[in-house]
Amino acid sequence: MVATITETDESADSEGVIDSHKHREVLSRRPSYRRILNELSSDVPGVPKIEEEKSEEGGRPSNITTMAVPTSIYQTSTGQYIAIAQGGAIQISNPGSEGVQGLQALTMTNSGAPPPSATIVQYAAQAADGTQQFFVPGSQVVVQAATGDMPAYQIRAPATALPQGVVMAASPGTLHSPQQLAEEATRKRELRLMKNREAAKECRRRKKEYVKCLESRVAVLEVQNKKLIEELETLKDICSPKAD
DNA sequence: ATCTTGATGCGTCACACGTC
DNA sequence: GACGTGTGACGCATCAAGAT
Repeated sequence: MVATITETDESADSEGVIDSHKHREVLSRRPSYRRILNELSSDVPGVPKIEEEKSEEGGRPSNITTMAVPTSIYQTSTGQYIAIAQGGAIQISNPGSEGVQGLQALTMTNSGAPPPSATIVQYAAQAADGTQQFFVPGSQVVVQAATGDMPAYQIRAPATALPQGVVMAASPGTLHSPQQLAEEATRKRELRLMKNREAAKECRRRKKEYVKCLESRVAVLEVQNKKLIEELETLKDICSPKAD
């Protein structure tokens, strides 16, 4: 939920930090899974390479890419993706829905393409009435109803004050006040967290692939080893003088 | 039915490393 | 040196299987 974006992130409990620092003192870097696997693959034929970049997998839900090319993609605090396409169409996808629900497209009839210096979106928040709100260009608020099998979305005028936890950000060129700078810092942090989240997912995927690869290699080597032992035994039988 | 435990996945932080 | 990326470590949540 949105509550995860709180100061608890910044002020981590100090004892835990010290402990983890001790742990990390012995941290020694190892090559990335991609590199290890690729080296492995060049040594051993049959070991698949990890591709440099997978266009869809591990990141955004693939169904987003099947739609009109969005200008911006955002992830909400509940894991949904919001894509804002050219012309102001809002596409909302639920990554956990196993592709059944897919994208839902909302076209904002009263908003054209965002001006170049427009305030960009940000985030989603849980409003007091249990709805989810997405803030999008054009000073609009997209509100998702809280319940029901078919989620409903409405476009509303924003309330006078932003709900708690909502982050709005301006393009860097328009920053003036300390408050705007703080907002920019928050936006950057959110962006970094989002990227890191994706990177972690990708990293885990590669790790699993790497482990699978090692396991299959073990299996192959075991078979090879067995064959060699058998061969050795056969040769021993042939070469050794008959003792009877 | 409830509790325990191990496995798994996720988000985040810290840090090493590569690139510019 | 600043910055972005990849990954180990950690804490937490969830789930399934077994024990009580």
